[in-house]
Amino acid sequence: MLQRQTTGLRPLTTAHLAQTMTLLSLTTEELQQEIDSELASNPALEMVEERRCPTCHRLLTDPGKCPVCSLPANLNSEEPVVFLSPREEFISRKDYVDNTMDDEPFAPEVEELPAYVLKQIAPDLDPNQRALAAYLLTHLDEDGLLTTTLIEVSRYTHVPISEVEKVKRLIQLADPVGVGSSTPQEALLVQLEVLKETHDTVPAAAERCIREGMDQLSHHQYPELAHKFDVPVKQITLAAQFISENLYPFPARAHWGDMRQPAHEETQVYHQPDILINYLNDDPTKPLIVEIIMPISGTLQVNPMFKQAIKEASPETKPDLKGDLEKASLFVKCLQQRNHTMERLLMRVVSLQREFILHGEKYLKPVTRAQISREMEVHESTISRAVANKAVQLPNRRIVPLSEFFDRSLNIRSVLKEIIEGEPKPYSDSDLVELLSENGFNVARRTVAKYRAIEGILPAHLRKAMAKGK
DNA sequence: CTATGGCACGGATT
DNA sequence: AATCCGTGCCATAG
Repeated sequence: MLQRQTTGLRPLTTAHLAQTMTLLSLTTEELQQEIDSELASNPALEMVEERRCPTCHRLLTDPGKCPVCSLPANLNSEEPVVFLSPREEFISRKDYVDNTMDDEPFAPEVEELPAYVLKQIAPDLDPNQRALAAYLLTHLDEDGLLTTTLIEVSRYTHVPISEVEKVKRLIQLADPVGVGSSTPQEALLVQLEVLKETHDTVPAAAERCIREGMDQLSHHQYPELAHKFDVPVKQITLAAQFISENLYPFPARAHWGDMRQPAHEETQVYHQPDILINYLNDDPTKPLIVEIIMPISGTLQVNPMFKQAIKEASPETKPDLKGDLEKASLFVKCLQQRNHTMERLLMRVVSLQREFILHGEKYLKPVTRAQISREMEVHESTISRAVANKAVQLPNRRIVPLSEFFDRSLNIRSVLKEIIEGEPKPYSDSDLVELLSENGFNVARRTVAKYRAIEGILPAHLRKAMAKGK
């Protein structure tokens, strides 16, 4: 008995820390799930009715005053206003995906992709193959790409690889074409193949570009490709245009503009922002309003009735109920702590990076998480967790990861881009070192090259070729 | 000979 | 403790 009590209490303190840390690193959406499940499983937890600001109708987390309306009317402070903004209409990512699914040409109903594909190819399969196909189709990611390797599939299902390949091939040819490929590259090739049969306008260089020059292709490094294959740049750009207009590296996605980002898989594309930054009333002369989105619309608290109920509970159920109570108050506490940390963090970061938020990447100050942690007197890892996996919507509607606020070189890269964009003649890397130092940035020649690579900017001699080509 | 990319090392950051 | 980033040195291409 005594044993049980101590083991029941001890972990609580460590649990507190652990839980706070996990909550901190969660995105709004994940937090919503966490709260939902906690709310459902723990009777001691309750959500009090929503409160709205009487004037602006904004949902409030605190019973107190509305953080926006209570501002002095003629506020002109440089300091941002940071507050939690509860969102009942917060769209979870799932909903978001479902919505886009409706627009997809290949989903007549709410049918799942695997089922949809299987239906198409089922007639051509014998029962064994069908099982194999089903297995393969359950290992697709949301982009329609295969998440396992053929070898693994073969090992797991005890089917020879050649057979697996056959079935995979059938899947790839089904609609959406290319689904079930292992890489975007493979998907593109299959699509190209199919298109060739019907269209005769497929650029000759397209296949080679995908097969041998995928890397350069995704970086827009056309002159390099032209050089590699020893063909005119024109041909390459034509092929690239064709590819970006007609092919989809991620078969399950509705569309894909141009070949900019997908160089590395899982590029964080459209994120639900976890934090919104805007001008008050969209007026650029007003201070910045920072909303940290909370996925719920009321205030979470321990149910007072539950405390009462415990006193009257029978001795057998009492310990259980008490446990629930502990858990509930712990959860509320952790949540508050998370929110508090986020508020302080955002307050500090936004006022530090005001120029960046207002005027763009050029003005980003290189700040490290460590610095902020010292100022806030919390552990570095706390900041790391708070920053991780969060997305911010800036006043110009761009959604960027919160970690971008801590990018040490973004400002230099931005200036670099600017210089190159307006350059009369292609500057060499060492020229660029000069020009950058005039702007107050001292970096090594080698580093300029690295930045160029990051930004996908071609080396000088190739930029020259590009200019001529146009 | 000049301009770049690759590799690898050390120090900072997470 | 693991990872990222800036840099120097060297090989290679033009």
